[in-house]
Amino acid sequence: MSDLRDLARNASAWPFQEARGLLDERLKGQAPAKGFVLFETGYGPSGLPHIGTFGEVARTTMVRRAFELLAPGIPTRLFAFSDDRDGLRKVPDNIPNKEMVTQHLGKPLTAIPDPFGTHESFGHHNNARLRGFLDSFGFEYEFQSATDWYTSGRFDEGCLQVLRHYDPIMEVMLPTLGEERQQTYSPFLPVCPKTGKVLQVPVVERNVEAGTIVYKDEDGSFVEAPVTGGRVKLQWKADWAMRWFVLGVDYEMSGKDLIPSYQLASRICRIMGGTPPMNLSYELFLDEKGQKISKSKGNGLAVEDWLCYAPPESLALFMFQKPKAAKRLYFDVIPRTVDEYLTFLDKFPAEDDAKRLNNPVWHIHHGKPPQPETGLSYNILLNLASVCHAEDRAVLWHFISRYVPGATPVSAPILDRLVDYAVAYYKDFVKPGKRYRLPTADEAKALSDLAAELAALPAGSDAEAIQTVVYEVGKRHPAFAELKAWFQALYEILLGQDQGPRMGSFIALYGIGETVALIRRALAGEDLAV
RNA sequence: GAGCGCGUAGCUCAGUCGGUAGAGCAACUGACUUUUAAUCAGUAGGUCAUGGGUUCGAAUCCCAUCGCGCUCACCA
Repeated sequence: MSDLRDLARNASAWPFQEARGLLDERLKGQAPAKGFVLFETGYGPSGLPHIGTFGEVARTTMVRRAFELLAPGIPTRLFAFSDDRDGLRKVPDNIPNKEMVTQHLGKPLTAIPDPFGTHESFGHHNNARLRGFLDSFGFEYEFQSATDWYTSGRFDEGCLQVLRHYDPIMEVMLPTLGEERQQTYSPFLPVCPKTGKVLQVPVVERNVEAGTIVYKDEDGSFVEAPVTGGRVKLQWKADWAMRWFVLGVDYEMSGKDLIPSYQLASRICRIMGGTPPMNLSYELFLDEKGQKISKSKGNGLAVEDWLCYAPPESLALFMFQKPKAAKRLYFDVIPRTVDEYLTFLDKFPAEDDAKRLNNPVWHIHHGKPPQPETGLSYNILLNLASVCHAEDRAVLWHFISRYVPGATPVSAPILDRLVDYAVAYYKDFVKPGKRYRLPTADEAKALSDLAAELAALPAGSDAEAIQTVVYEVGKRHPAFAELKAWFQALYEILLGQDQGPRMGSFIALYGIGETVALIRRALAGEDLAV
């Protein structure tokens, strides 16, 4: 086992590089005084969970697992921290009861009634969504609420520390702000006792002994408030720094848009006497055209889109690959990523331990990937679903068992799941593109002939025998100068596409009786698309 | 302006601590006395953006240049 640990010291996969940096540079090889290593991921207030949320937790977990292999004696924890004390700045478009929420603008999310009517507050609602999302992937984490930390007094010491170091913190912050904002900036945002809103107002006096500040209220009056007990929250960069200080966060990732914020928060954290966490800034995702993905634009892919057509492991692989390179995230990458996942899975058993630690599936499955199965790729499955009318998983399985003898849903559970994804893909992308046409008079004659011949075949005829029948029927109808036109007609009329599978194989698996029925429907002028 | 990333085959990209350039798709050739391709065999295509440096050896490490893109300068 210690061998594996040695290998982990040399593994080049990025989670190991990160974990080594954390252990050697930040921790100097020792468990921190608090007794465990703390990983953190943060969530903004507007935030319904999205694909970046998944990426951040998945990647942080990969570093955490790598760390655990490197330093098995040091416990680790992962906090998922929700900024639910933040004031709501604007009403999201995607919620009900917007008028009601509008009346509460500026209040902490946890002080706004839940527009969905299901939870104690809007903040609680979003928190529940976040947790449900993370739980659906089986992530191991501990949820934390900013409101909770502030109002319970657990942030008191942090807020007092900011008060004690007010001037140097202001010196760091002010040069980064525009002239106008400099006039009103303070790291403290009081929560107004009258309106309940989070105020961005100037602080005119500070009393370190008493632990209070005096601020100029929106109505012009001066109000003295303690910085403790949740009466103030901190402006976000100071908030971030204070949280690192109080919790002792050791590792936190963030998008590259937060690089300047991270640097600023780090300086504040040091002023307070803390050590900022080790940070990895990952690249943002781009859409097909290389534009930044944003929820408001609606470009790019949502997690739900991905998970409709591919398993979460493939999404985890996407997150594992090159976190520091801007990656295009659009539909076409899904099948490719699934197949890369399958390839890595296939290679894993034959690899030695050193190679295994660099294999993405080690990181996706925490060192214990499932057994590889049939070697059948997802792209093949998708093609198969497209050509064989696969609205039913059973139809697809018929084809698969011919292609991979012995494969069953029980012996190949991964493939079995992929079958469902392929069927979903077929229904959503292939089927709508199908254009069935009615047969011409000549084609109708030939089809009628074919139906009769097929019906006359002995039950259990094999694909070759059926193929011969199809071929001969086509040959004896002079309407088809080339046989190619006959097959083309079959595809267009029966399958609604200009290409298709070898008809003999298709009919054998789809069923002779079913095919005859399909032909009869076409002859009757029914719409096969229904 | 500051920061970050990218530049490898026609297209999309791999390339795991430096050791003779790879995959998928596309293209081309041939095979299966049956269209088709989830078939098989084979072919072609790259001065690894450019110029230097380190090295016995560089797509890989360092520096510079060019090109493309993103992020941040108000808020979180």
